[in-house]
Amino acid sequence: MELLLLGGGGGAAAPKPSHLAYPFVLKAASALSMVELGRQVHAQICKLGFHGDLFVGNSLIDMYCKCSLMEDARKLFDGMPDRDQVSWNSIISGYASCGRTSCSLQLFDEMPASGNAPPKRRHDGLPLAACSSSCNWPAGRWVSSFIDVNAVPVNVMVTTALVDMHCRCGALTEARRRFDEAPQKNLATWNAMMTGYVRGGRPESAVNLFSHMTATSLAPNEITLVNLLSAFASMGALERGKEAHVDLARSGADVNVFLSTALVDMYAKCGEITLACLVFVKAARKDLGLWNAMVTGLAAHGLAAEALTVFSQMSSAGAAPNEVTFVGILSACSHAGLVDAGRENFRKMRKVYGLKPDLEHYACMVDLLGRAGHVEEALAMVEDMEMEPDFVIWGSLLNACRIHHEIELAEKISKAVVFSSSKVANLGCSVLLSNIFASAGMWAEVARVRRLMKETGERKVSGCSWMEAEGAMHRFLVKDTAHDGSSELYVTLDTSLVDGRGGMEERFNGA
DNA sequence: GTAGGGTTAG
Repeated sequence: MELLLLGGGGGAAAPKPSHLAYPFVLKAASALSMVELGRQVHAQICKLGFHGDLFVGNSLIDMYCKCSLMEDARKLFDGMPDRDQVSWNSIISGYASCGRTSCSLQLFDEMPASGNAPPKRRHDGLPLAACSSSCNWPAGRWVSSFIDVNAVPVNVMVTTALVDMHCRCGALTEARRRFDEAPQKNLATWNAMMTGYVRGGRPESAVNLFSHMTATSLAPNEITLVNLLSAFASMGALERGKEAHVDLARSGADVNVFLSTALVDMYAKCGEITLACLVFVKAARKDLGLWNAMVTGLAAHGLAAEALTVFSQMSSAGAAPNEVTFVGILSACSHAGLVDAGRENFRKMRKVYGLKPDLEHYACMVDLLGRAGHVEEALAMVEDMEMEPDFVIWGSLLNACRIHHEIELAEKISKAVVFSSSKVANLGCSVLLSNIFASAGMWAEVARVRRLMKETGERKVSGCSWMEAEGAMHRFLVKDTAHDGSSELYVTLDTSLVDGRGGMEERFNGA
């Protein structure tokens, strides 16, 4: 029917469409994911003899790529009489966006330096996007050094893609070097670097980078502010978060659903669940992410009944839950000891919503059942799991054994699982495990865990906190304060803060 | 007339 508009199926009076119309039509078809329409348009293009037109050909490639039909896209690309930069970029980014990094890179490498395509000048970081999305560090490094070795001139987009790729692959220092050395930066570049710091667990660097950004003439956008709020959330920086909220409200800017979510999350993580609820209620639009932020926020505050209420409101509003929602719901039930509600929601998760429970869901259930004394049921659930249980799950089970004095079962589990040679490498929560053994009086097991920890060099990850001083955020690692010198330690801490030297402080001047 | 970088929830 749609083709009638293009005169494809009309009577004799229907005008023949111009080739200029096709790029628009194909763009619309791919935006609406109307694959069949796209194919019909393709057939019509061939019939009318427009398939040799470079713009039409490029649009067809793009359409097939966006519909994830890479085989069709490639066939077309290979059969093209002429290709230009757009043809190459379209197919390379097509492979990139569906995660086929090696195809993307191979084509990038085959891209002719001369001939019927323009020279390798403006390939615009498309393969970098591929490396980013797949966190493919070796490939990313290869493209990165290709750019250096061949002295490829980088525009802002390539710079941003480079920064983003390095961040996603965990190479924050290299990302920052690229960022600092960039000839041109725009808002997206700053946002990419900030996102990298937030996701890489360096919120203080993100905040400091933001300060630098505001010192330039560049104005932040929603993405910048979402990152900023997310940084405050992970630092528990309530006052800074509130200030950002006030600034946002004063600016009169539109608070989109991403910002609402970031605000709800920030308030919840900073302990202000009431303010989180307020933002949630006032949000103009609620999407899955926002519902989830509210449910998980309530769950983390131990407000199980409220979390379940929001969950039912969510269903009434016609929003379908996902796995994240159920992590919130089940952990809420687990914290509150709501055994029946937990069982029922775990059942609904699979039967009603067709969602596959993951390790985290099982962990909630095992903890809930185990604590409530249903140790056998918890064990049966673990044995029924499709995936390998991790140590959080075994730990919950052992903890349940400890509470309910199922020492024999605990010994059985620890012999069969914890100390079986294949699992030793996976020891992830040895401290928890040794505490459980200790409180059950299983001293031989305690000694074994301690020995294993020594052998593998495993140590608990240090906690840390943040302080604002001299206009920058500083991170402090938690150290043992139980010994005699702890008061001195804190004096050292204060002076090191003032003169900016040594000690326990990790300083990130200028992010 | 076609391609192309940066945001939320566990």
